Amino acid sequence: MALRIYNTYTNSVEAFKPLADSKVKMYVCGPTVYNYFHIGNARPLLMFDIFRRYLMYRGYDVRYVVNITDIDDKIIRSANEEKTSTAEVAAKYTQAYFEDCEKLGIRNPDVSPKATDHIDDMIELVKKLVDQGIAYPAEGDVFYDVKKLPQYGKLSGKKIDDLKSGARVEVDKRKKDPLDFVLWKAAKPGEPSWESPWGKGRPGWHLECSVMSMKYLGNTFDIHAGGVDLIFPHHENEIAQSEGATGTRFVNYWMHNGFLNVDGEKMAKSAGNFFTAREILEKYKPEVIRMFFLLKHYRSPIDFSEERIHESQQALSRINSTLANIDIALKEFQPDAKKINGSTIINNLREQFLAALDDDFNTANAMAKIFEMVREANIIMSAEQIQQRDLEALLRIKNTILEFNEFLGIIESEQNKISEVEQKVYLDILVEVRQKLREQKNWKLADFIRDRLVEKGIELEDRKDKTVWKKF
RNA sequence: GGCGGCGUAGCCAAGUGGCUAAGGCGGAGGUCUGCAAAACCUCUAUUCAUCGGUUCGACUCCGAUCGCCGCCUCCA
Repeated sequence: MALRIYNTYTNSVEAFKPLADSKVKMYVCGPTVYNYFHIGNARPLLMFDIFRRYLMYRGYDVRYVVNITDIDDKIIRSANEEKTSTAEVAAKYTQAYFEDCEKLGIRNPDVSPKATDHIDDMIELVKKLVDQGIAYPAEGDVFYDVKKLPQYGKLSGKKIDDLKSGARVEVDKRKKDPLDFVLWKAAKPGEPSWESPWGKGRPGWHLECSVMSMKYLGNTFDIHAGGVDLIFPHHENEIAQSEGATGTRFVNYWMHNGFLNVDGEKMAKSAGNFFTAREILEKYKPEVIRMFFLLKHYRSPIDFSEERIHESQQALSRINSTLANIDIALKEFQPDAKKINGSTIINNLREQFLAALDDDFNTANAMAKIFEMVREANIIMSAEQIQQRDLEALLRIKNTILEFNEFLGIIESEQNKISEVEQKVYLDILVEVRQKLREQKNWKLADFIRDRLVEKGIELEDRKDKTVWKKF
């Protein structure tokens, strides 16, 4: 069984073969820090982080880079609106980006390079392109000469002539071809700028990703990912810049996630139909949001609504309550962990789960296998008598789910659920007292304890032979 | 106009040239219970937008039609 992924470059699912046997070099287009990122922006950050962690789980040594674009038109506009400097805007939202990622359970990349820290490298690349005659300066700007690269348009499947006829933008007269794009922009009054061989200016949008990805991952690396909207022109132009300069293949596998829509329309800051990740996190746990994304294949569009989020929450609590019930069942009987092999059915589900992820990271399919394990566990627990081998199966199911959770991140850790060991002790005493009250048929007081605990997030369940509590 | 994708039960959503078309939410029954809540179990698509074609056989392949979405401009 080997990992296969859909490669936008070839428009097909391909066997994944990294350049170096067990090493994977991966780059994801990160945020432009001019605002809080919205829940749609969170999708690639979240899903590709999980993908990276899956690769690590599978034994790959992954070097993972996510850039931070901290200079561009939108940041300048934001700075003007907030009457502050671009540096301050960038600093504020860079911090917010890291905070929001942490809350969402997204692990830090190995490198988070900032565009403004790499201006010299960018100028070097532009120089190289100019020297090779692939780029040409014009009045302080520098343009990329698209005609010089025969493979231009390969990634997006576009032909230069088609693009021209569909162009909706007024063409800059200085361009040799309407598709030529700007590598270096001449400074305008009041805008931040850097010295360059072409005068003061700042980098064009696509430049930083070419420069920083190659700097940290090499001229050719394995995976480059981002939203589908980046295919053209951003990624197309990155290829042009990089391959133009190095003469070698830039990226082997291009992965693109689908959009998050609202009422069938793309969620976008410009459309105003967005919710920031922060807002959503105030209402829902990060695990719920992760679940929401995992229940769909990363390349499909998702329609966002509170109803969908709520469904994900319900689905997740099915897993959680089964895990909690397994814990309760195991608390009384300790199976010998060394002897656990699991039944064939559990082992099959385990294999199917991994096979699903190996099939172009089909998390929707994989999650179904988790639910099948959950049902297996529930069937075992609903039996009148639980045998030793059943307990072993339960432990096996629990361990398998927790093992996968290493990269899924949908199950809260025990530490989060129960912060203080002592609390457990007091809770047990309360439950014991309530049991005595129930034996005396003092329902009023017994219910009072139950209600008060619910207010504190503790749920009691009166079972046949005992009362159990759960934190929710 | 060019390019790409999608249309599967009430809703969300996987999947496959022939085997029971996963799973989740919701709903309906049932179990448990002092009551409750929760939880669990069972059931919930003779059918995969429509119409043709290829095939022994298609929801899956091909063609057409209808509908939806994205990119072609900043955009995850």
